[in-house]
Amino acid sequence: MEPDKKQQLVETALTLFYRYGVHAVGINQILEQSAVAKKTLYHHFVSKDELLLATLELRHQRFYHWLQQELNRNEGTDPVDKLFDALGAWFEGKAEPLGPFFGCYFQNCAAEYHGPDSAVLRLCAQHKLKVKQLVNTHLQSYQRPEQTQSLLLDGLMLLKEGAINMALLHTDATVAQHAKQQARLLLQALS
Amino acid sequence: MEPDKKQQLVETALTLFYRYGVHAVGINQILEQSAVAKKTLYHHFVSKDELLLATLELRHQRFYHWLQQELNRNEGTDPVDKLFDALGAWFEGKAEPLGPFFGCYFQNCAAEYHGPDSAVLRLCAQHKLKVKQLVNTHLQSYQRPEQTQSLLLDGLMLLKEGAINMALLHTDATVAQHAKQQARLLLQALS
DNA sequence: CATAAAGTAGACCACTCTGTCTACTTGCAG
DNA sequence: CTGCAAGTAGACAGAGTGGTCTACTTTATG
Repeated sequence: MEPDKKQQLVETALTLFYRYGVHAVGINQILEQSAVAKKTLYHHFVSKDELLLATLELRHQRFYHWLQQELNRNEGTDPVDKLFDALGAWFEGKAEPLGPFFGCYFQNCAAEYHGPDSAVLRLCAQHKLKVKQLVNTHLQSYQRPEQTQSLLLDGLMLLKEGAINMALLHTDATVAQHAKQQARLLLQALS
Repeated sequence: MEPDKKQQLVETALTLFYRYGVHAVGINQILEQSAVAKKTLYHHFVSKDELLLATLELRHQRFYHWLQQELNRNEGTDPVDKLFDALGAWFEGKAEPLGPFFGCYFQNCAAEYHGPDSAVLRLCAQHKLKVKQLVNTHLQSYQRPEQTQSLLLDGLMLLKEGAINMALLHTDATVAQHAKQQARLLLQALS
């Protein structure tokens, strides 16, 4: 049995979807680039939509573990610094497991599939929630009352989302530094 | 001469593109819904891409003037309040000239057309810049030193972008209130 | 050794896509 | 009245779409 044809399909699909958008990429293009037969694809996935869902899952794993690592490095340093420095590296394409930066894959997919009860949208929301929880655990070091921490967390998430989207639109990686500066101000207000 | 077939094309195209995404909507669908002949479309626009650019321009005008009005109302009140209350109304679909909320049209288009030198991306960046400048003029009332105001403006833009995207992903209009709260904290830190 | 699962290539289906083109109609301006 | 610009309907082209299917090969395992 060929090794993980399935995984390779998801891999190429993710790369192409992320770079060009989902509707802009055809099944045949994915098949060509992964050197996989059409029948094999439809053996593993019932439709293009399901393949899309698989790419979202893969991207979530990648992103989550990457961020986890970034936040776990340098025990001592401020988690806020680590968060926005990580984002900065991502914007510059220096976050290896994430590849070149084309905005948030989940936001991009949500832009194409924002129907009323879209499975895509649900997965995207789930991803954002899990990332939020991950960041939250790293804020414990601040030793703030729960309510304050929750307020801080909300602010960080807003700044993070804002930064990602501004980085894409203006192709400007320095917004991560600006966002960090804003986060510092927020910390100051909450101290 | 039929009245503004051209404008009607842009109108329907904007509605459909915004709701379903650009690649997901075909020329024929636009033609049907606007009751316009194909030849007429290609008389006014050389391609679907140019039609897309026209929709971006139209949306920019609409959005800019809507925000301008929102910020000019109630002379006395805090511009920050006005900004995020306006966003909240938009998220709830209560901003009439903008129609139902499906995220930021420019972000959505950027998600589909983020190629290296995309005209779409350029227009989107321009739009965001003009909106930023508009907000900036309304911050004069705070009477802060220039540098402080610039910092405040950056923060507001990040919060705004973040709020828009979170509102789409979580279909939750209350994020506007959360963003407003964060903006208040920012103001506090800068006072 | 046989069976079943997973793979191959690629023809094929019914559609849709953007864009072109012919042939004809309408309304205004010189 | 004429001529032109803008409009109509819709056939057509050529490529591409997602998805199904037949017929064959490989590979691991009971």
